[in-house]
Amino acid sequence: MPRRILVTAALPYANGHIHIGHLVEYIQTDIWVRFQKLRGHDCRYFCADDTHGTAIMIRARAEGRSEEAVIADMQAAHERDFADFQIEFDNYGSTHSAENRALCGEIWDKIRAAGLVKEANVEQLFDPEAGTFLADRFVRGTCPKCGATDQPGDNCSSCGHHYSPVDLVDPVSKLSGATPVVKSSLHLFIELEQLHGFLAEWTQSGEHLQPEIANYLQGHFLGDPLRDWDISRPAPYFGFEIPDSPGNYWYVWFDAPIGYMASTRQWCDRTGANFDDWWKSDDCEIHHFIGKDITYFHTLFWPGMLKTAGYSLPTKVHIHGFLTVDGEKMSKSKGTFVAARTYLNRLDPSYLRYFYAAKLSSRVDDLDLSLKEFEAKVNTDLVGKVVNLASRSAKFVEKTGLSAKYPDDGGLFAHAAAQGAEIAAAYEACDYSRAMRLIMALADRANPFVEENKPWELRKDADQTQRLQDVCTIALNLFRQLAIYLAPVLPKLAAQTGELLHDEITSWDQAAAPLVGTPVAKFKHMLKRIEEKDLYAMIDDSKEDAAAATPAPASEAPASGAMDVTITDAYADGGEPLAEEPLAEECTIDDFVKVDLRVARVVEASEVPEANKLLRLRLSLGGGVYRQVFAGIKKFYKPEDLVGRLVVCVANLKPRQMKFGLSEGMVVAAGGKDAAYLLTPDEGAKPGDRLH
RNA sequence: GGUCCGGUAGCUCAGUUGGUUAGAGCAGGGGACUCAUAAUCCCUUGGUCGGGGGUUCGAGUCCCUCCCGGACUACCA
Repeated sequence: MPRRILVTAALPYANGHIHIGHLVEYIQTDIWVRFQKLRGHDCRYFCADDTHGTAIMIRARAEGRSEEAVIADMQAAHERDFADFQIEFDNYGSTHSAENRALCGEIWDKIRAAGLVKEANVEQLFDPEAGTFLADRFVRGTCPKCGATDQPGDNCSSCGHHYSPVDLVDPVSKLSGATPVVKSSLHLFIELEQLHGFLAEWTQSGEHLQPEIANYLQGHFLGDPLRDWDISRPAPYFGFEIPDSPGNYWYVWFDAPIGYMASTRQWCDRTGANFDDWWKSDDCEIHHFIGKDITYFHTLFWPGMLKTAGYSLPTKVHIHGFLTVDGEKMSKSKGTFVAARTYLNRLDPSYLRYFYAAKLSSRVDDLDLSLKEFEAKVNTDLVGKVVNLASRSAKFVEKTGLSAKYPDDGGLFAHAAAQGAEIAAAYEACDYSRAMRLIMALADRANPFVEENKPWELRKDADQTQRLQDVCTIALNLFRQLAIYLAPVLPKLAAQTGELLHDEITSWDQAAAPLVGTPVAKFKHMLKRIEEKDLYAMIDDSKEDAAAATPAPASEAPASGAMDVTITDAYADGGEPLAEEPLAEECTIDDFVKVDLRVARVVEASEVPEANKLLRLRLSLGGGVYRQVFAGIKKFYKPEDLVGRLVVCVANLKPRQMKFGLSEGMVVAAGGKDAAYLLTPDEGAKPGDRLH
């Protein structure tokens, strides 16, 4: 009996292009949807652009056009990228739509009626020049605890202290460079704690979430009272104004998941389907695919909203990990931050679809795209094993077509048909890597068959024409089974196979019965091998993308010091670091000389075993003057590599008692959270030399 | 520090409720074939299953403990 299944992938934010990290999710979801459709279920895939929030507003201002124009362009780009990766939505909407506004209003009313909303004044930093409240990341200032300068609004990167942005000393707005003022405004909160019992039960039932996620929620949230959820933002804000609270807007995370429903509504209006059959029916399954970063929005707030508003709860929330490339986080400078479009300019989307399928399981683990493995796996599995079956046998039966009756193949076809159930179960469970293994095992049985039956010899013997046709009929049927099983992953290969054998692949069940008597088209290349040079070209392109994208509008993140946006030097270094961390406030030379920077030699270095980030260094300033310094560079440097080298240290920093001992200074390093580069003076500098 | 997930052949991983001499693919070595996108096929070298204890007639599989890697989260700076 066909199931009714509603599937969503997380809504991509309208502030950036799709990249290969996003694609893990959209491909994972697309495979699952295609699988369900192939199985004959009434499965629909809905998505939309997530368009609201401060970031879009700021971007629009910077570009001097309306938010609507910004999000329209980005949505068009997103849809092109998805289409070219063969990711097929039944509807692709936008959170900035009439349908979404209406649904938000309706759900909001229910939440109000349920008595979950409370109001409170919140003190927030306000940028008087830009005329807007500042989210944490748009403020910089001095840490109230340790005095580190140029720290973000929520916590100190130097001492890790958490604070409210209003506690920052000498705060500066990243938007205008102005000094923000503390301003109180009314905010609306949802008292999630009222739903505690329900959420505890729903998350811990074992049916809706992966076990590690259920544990995580239990451990981190459900053990304590749930905090009120601040779901409003005062004007100006790009979003929907809250009807019964003029001047206030729903926070983007309120209207974003409702976007799933709004996209469904659009599809219903277009096709005549009944919305309530999808969102208010026990006969409909609802599956959300998301990344682990947005777990709690989808496993606490969202079920809470649905429950309160009287809609169906998610059947399952499938959570996946992040993408790494060659074992590391994607990096713009290393060229591994690959935009979907950049990939498409060099490589076939089938490669990535297959590779992701081969690596994905139902777990939350991160997925590594090793470029070498990528090339090897695709070439060996898809080209060498699967496509090869067709390309080595099709041309022998171009003239005759397939045999009228399926010949004896020693049970090969029947075995592969019987495997269908297990492969299907693996797809159903999102255990694609298992499905791919099972399918490749079948391919490994099919090629030896061709080898043993030598069609290339049969063809030379006029008496063997029937045998030749039979052998190729078997080989092509075995190939077709693989194409059917792979169809959710490789829709294009399935289509090509349909054309080759004049029988379109539309159903999983086609793998159970051999195809006979059809004509065979002239064989056309189905899939090119990956060439190493294309991979490298893609990486190089990505480096160029990164370099080209950043310097352009400095207005996107205006630094307090004006930047010349025209690059006039030959090196054309990108502007990311500056954008990431804008220039600090002007200081005088008197301020500067207060900081006594000295060349120092690392004479001892050891790890602090109990600390994640710290190395203990003993620095020599020469002449028997030493400093013990704890440096947060454990992740980037090995102690033995540091001993003997010269570094720059802040020699007059007030010593600070740390858990592990007294820290008597700082070692100067460039870079941010994910990297650290120690500074080394040029040849000739001696320990103790002061930097002027 | 807490929670979770891993640690099985050079690499990527399978190993079902504990049951006979621990597997696959890739890579490596040898051979064959030539239909096929230097693809394919056959043979083959690799492992005290992270270490140590324990339960058991029997443990990669269960328990304890330690070590290592990763993710999340926190603390300290």
